[in-house]
Amino acid sequence: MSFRVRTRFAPSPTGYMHIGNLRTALYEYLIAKSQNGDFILRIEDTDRERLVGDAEEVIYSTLKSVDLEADESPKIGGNYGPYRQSERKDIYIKYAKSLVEKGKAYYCFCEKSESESMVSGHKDKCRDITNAQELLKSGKSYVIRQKMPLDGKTVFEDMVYGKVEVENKELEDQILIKSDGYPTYNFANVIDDHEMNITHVVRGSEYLSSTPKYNLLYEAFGWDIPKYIHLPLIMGKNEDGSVSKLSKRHGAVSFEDLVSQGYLPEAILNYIAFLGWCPESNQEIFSINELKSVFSIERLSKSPSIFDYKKLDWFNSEYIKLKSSEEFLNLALPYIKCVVKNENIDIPKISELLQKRISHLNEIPSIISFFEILPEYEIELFENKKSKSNFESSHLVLKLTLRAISDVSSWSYENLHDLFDNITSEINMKKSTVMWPVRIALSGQTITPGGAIEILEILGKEESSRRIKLALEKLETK
RNA sequence: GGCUCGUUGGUCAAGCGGUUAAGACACUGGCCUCUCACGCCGGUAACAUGGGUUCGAUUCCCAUACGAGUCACCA
Repeated sequence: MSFRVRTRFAPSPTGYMHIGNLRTALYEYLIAKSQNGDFILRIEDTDRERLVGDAEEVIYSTLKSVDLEADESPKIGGNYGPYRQSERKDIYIKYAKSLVEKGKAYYCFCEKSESESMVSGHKDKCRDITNAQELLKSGKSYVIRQKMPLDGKTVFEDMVYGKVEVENKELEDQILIKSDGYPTYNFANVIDDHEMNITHVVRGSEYLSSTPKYNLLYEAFGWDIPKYIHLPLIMGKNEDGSVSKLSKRHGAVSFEDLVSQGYLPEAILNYIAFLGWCPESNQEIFSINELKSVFSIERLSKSPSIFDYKKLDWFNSEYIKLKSSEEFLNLALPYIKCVVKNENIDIPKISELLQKRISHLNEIPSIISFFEILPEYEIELFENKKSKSNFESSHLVLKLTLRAISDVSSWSYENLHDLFDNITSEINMKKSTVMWPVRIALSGQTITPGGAIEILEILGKEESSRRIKLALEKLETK
């Protein structure tokens, strides 16, 4: 028995990667790879009206950035190509016509507008037209439709949802070939999945109710039906509290939007892996390779889940903390540089302060802008109950600090630290009473990344002194 | 509206006939601390409802309610 699992990711090139699609790709990849199988990328570009320029590139680059590399694709080829549906047109027509010959499909010459207003559908009107050949010759445009059974029901087994059954009379005679000669999604899908030896068809549960149509097609051809795995939908919360399929009105829903908001690709992937699936253990942080070894179809959930940006933030901050300081510096650098222009400022040190306190990269500029420009601040900031700081104590501390730093031999954390120890014991105050006004003077804000010593260190002697002098002036002219 | 599917805290979720109903996020109390954060220790909060089946139902079955999906020459 040489049974090799083959799954496929079959996006249509829309120009962006919806997060739900990415999750489908992830699961398809994991299902294949956890069983040593193949993961195929097929481009479903049969909708000629919605074609988007370099949309295919978005697909490649996204998959690449999250390490979901396909074994076969339009780009790298494979034994079952072509992998772009627009290049497989002839194949679909051939199969559709063979169905017509077998009496299982027929030409339908109705206009689109006619179809829409039709009450009882094409089953009654078009199935048995006698002048098809004549109309064909006259060049009248047509579609090819499949004859659906008029009674009975179609039953199928889904690996997630179990047994699903639908009455055949619910099903309209589905279009196989559109009037522009391109196949419909439903038809092309079945043909390609069969021709490409796909063993597990994985897709969102919005396809659950149209799956009987696929089965009827497999049956019409006499082909084996693949295993179906329908995935619960990813939902978004609406403003009024209701939920619906995650879409643009819920915020960033494409992979590239999320990345541009400062989320890390690994974090995004890890989070969406948990939307509709979970491992046996309580572990939450998984690399793609770890996922490969723990993933199992049985643990897929049936109920839809709401995309929670807060939880994504948490995953992202975990991934940020996992980075080495060099890796993080590289990631943070562009964000730091967009506010910090002063060349004397120690950027790696800023980066170090940032790593443990941000959940996404976009927060960086606003957090560190005070390093570049001292913001306007109210003198009242020097008063703080918790640290027992007031105008007089602040004035005293700042004066002593200004004098002390001008004598510092080497500008290091250790030396600065000792310097404040000395001041603290000299004037016999709480440490926080000493540190509070310094930090305010240096930053102009009550919340800062790092403490006073770290900020002092980064700012350097000259700029620090300038800022402390400014604070003293403020306090004196009060 | 017809059809299909779903329903455990605010959110993601474990559970697969007997549990003090896990864990995580969020929220929150405290500790640590030169602020905030990190870290550590705690806390609040859930089985939609009604019938069965059973010695016993969150778990199995059936209704009801609610929610979602789908009914295209879009995928």
